[in-house]
Amino acid sequence: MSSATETSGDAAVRGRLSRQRVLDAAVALADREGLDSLTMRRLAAELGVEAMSLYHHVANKDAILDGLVEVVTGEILEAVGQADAPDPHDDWRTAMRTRILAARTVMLRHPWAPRVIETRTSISPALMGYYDGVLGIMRAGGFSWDLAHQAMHALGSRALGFTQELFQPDDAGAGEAETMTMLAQMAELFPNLVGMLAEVAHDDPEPGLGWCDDQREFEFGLDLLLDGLEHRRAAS
Amino acid sequence: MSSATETSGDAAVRGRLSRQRVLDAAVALADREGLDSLTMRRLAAELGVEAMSLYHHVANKDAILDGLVEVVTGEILEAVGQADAPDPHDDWRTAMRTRILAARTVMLRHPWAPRVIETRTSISPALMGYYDGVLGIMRAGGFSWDLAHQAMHALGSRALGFTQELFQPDDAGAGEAETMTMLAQMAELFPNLVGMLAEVAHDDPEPGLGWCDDQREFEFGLDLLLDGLEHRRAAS
DNA sequence: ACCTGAACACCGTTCAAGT
DNA sequence: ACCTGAACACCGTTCAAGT
Repeated sequence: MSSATETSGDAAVRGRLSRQRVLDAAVALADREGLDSLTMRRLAAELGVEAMSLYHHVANKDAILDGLVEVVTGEILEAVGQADAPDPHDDWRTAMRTRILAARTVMLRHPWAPRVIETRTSISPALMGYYDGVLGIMRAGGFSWDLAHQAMHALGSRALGFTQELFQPDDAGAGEAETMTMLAQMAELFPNLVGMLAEVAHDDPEPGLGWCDDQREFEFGLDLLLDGLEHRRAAS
Repeated sequence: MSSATETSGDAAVRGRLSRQRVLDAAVALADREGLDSLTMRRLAAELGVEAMSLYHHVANKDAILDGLVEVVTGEILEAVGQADAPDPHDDWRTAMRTRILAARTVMLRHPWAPRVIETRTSISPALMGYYDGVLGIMRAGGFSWDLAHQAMHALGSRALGFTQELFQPDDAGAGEAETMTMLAQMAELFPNLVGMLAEVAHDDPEPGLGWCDDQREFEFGLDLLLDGLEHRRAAS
């Protein structure tokens, strides 16, 4: 709805283009209008410039996506630094939990981040730094290299504070009554699903997080894994 | 490399188009040349037909992607049916493990499947059937609706037999010596990662599965979750 | 009814030209 | 050096026309 010329005015005043300005504008655009709106032409318009000008500061669109991950990782490292976690030598589990939930706050600010991260084929140095810290916590907690390695795989993207939910509710348009008759129709085909849905209704207090797991469910899965890892560590 | 006209010959002989033929060709094309090669024009050429002809049998490209999930889910249900699992009333954990590892064999045949599944916004009836079976196992095992619900979220895509690995090795081009000097350079920046990589070298016996977690790591994460769920079930 | 050719509105990107 | 306009090779999709 908002035309590109609205922002291009003051943006053009800010002077010459730079890689950083391109990336900042890309983050802002993705935050505001979603990842699909992030095209070279659209991003250029946002900066009050022609699409081809961008290529003087980034190699191509893929380099911009790499840059987005770089920005997000920077925010994660900052959030992790500010969170006060116990010394992992004393309590690796709480240290890890605190770190991951701090990273998650950044993910909630940038709903497009999981999708971008998952399409990257190589890991950025900044992200390597983050994962190095994750590993460091486990080592301080007494994990063998092998168990820590397995743990890294088991955590996967959860270590960054997100899990990609397979299917969002999608029933935003359906009314209460329609949902009920639909459930009745499905009851014989999918008795267990219908039974579960009837019992544990998703209240969805914050529809803005629809793409993402809810906090309670994220923490349940995280604690499940951390408990299991602590159990295996203690047994090793 | 292989031109479209190669296969269009015998394909055209097979007679009229149908939704099923379109989907079968789409699966074959994605298997053979990857998901990025699956375009309307390319798929049409594969069938010896013009791109616009496809629209008489499917609504649009999104409907084709929905159809791909449908085909894959059919194969999963077939694989699950053939696997001999114990009665979940006797041993829900083994029943679940058997089911999920059976689903995984289908995923390994169709490396593009995770990516397609994750981009779908609504769940297909066939997939609902699969997840209904997952829930059924937990109910038979004595799970409350709430715990089963949490377990579904915790398992996520792992219930379908895959976890999307964040970063594939990507060092296929680098030689042994180059890797070693690179590791030396990174050692002070990422001491833990380098330590781990030195200890647990990925042998990568089957590079074809590079996109995916290895079997050992998948099973480690799966067992971690199943153990944790059984623990919580017994405690509840 | 099914299939087609031309066209539209988008992409990312290259290239030669401007200052 | 930085930015631009035109163009290229792709997309998915619409539409009017063929049989």
